Amino acid sequence: MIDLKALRDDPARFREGAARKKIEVDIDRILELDQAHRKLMTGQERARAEQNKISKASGPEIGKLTGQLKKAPEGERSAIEAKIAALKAKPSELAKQVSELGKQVDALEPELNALLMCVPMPADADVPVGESSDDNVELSQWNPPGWDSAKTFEQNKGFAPKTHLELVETLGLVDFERGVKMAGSRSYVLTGLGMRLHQAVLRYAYDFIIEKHGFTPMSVPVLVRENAMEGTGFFPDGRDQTYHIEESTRGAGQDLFLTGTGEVGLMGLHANEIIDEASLPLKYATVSTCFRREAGAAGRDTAGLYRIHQFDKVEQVVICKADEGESRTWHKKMLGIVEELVQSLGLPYRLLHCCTGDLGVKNADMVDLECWMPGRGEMDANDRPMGAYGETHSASRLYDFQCRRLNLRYKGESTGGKTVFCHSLNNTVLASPRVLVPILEMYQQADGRVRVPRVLQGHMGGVEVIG
RNA sequence: GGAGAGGUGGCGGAGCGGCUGAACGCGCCGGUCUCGAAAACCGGUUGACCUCACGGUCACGGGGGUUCGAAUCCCCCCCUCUCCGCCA
Repeated sequence: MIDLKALRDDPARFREGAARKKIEVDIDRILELDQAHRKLMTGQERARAEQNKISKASGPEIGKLTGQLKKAPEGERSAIEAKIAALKAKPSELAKQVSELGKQVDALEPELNALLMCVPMPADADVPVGESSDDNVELSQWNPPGWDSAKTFEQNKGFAPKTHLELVETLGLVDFERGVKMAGSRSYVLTGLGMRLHQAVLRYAYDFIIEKHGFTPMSVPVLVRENAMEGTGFFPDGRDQTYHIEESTRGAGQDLFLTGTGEVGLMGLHANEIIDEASLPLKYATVSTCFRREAGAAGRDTAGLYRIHQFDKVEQVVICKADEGESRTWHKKMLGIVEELVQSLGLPYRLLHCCTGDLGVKNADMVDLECWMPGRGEMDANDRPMGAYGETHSASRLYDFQCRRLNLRYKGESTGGKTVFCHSLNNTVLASPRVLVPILEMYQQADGRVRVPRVLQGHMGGVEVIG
C-alpha cells in the first residue's frame, strides 16, 4: 500500500511509477474519489460534532423528562411529550444527516480502497527502466576456480553434460511419474538420495543463515487468512497464483490460502503491532513449504524440477527502521549472505538488477541471483542444451509498502514520539528442489555419477558421490 | 465435533445507556527530596483521520443495528480459556 497523502502531494510520481512498471492504475480516479471522500467526511464530521454538542447539552433533560413521563398523570402527558419531541428534533435531524452522508461515504470507499491496493510502489531512480525480464541488467558474475563462463561445459570439464532430468532418472533421485499420478502435472517425488540431498541443502542453508548471520529461526503458518496475503502485498495481484481453500463454504468462518513463500508468515508475525525501536532490526528466517499454482505458465519449464507447484524454501526477512540508507545497506547485506552461500556450494552465478517491468507491485528495487544451469537454454547443433542462467534467488527492497498494509510500525528515540511504518526486505536463502538443478548438473562427472558438494556431505551421512 | 466462560490502555482490572477515551493498581518517563540511590510526594504516559492552525471526528476483539446519546442493549463474525470426544 502506498501513502495516500504522498499520492495526493505528488501524483505524477505514482503515475510515472506505475507506467514504468507496466501496471495500469487510474490515478486520476483515485484523486477524484479521495477528494469527494474527504469532502463528505468533513461534512459528516461537522454534523456529528454539532449533534454531539446538542446531545450532551440536552440529553440529561431528555432523560429527566422521560422519567417524569412515566409517572405523570394522563392530563400532563402530552405537554411533556411535546417538550421531549422539541428537544429531540434538532439532534434527530442531524443524526439523519450523519447517516445520509455516511451512506455516501460507504459508497465511495470500496472503489477507492480497491484502487489504492493496486497502486504499485514506484521503483527507485537507479532501477533500470525496462519492459520485461529481458531488460534486466547484469551486475556481476562469479565463477568457482577452474570454471570459465566464456567456455562451454564440455570445454571446461572435458565431457558433454547431461541435464538434471537425465541425471535424476539414471541415478534414481526423482520419480516424476508417481508424483504426477497422485498430484497432477508439475508434481514429483524425491526418492532416496534425491530426498536426502534436498534435505541436506535446505538444512545447510538454514544453519548458515542462523549460525553465521544471526537470523532468528521461526516456523510460521503456510495456511493463512486473506488478510495475511493482502497485508504482505500478494493480494489482490497474485490471487491467481495462490491455492485457495474454501473453508467458509464448509461452515468455517474464513477461507484459507496456501502461501507461496515463507515471507508471508514471517512478515505477518508483527502485523498490527508497534515495535520498540530498540528491538529493530528484526532478522527472521524460516524454512517452509511453498505452494504456487503457476497459472499462466502452461508450457514453460514443464519438465523437471525447475517450475513446480510445491517446493521448500529457506527465506530471510529484515524489518528495519524507516531509513533509505539502512534499507539499502540491508539489501546489500542480504545479497552478500546469499552470494557467500552459493559460493560455498561452488555454483557459478550472476546478479541481475531487475528492471522496472519485472519488479511487481510491491518492490522498489529487486536483485535476482541466477545460477548457471548447463541443462537449460537453447539447443546446439547436436540438439543438446547449451546451458543458461536460471533464477534461484530474488532479493527485494520494499520501503514501507508492505508494513503500511500490515500496519506494522515502530516508535522510539529517532521518531520523536511518533509511530512510523517500518521498512521491510526479503530474500531467498535457498529454494529446493530448484537448486538441485544446478547442483546436479554442475557436480556431474564423466562417469555419470554426481559428486556431493563438500559442504553438504556432513548433512548426508558422509555420502561423497551419488551413483 | 459437544458443553460452558470470556475478550476494556504496556500489563492487571473496574465500569454494564449520558458526568467514561475510560476509575484504581502496576509498569514506564519527568520533577521534588538526597552526596547518590531507595522510599515518599507531584506531574505525565493509546492510536488513526481531517485541519496552516484553533479545533473536530473515530476507535473498549471485528462488522452491523437500536437510540437524541452505546464500552454498556440487540444481531452476525473472529479469537482466547475450561471440560468432554477425536487425533500426529
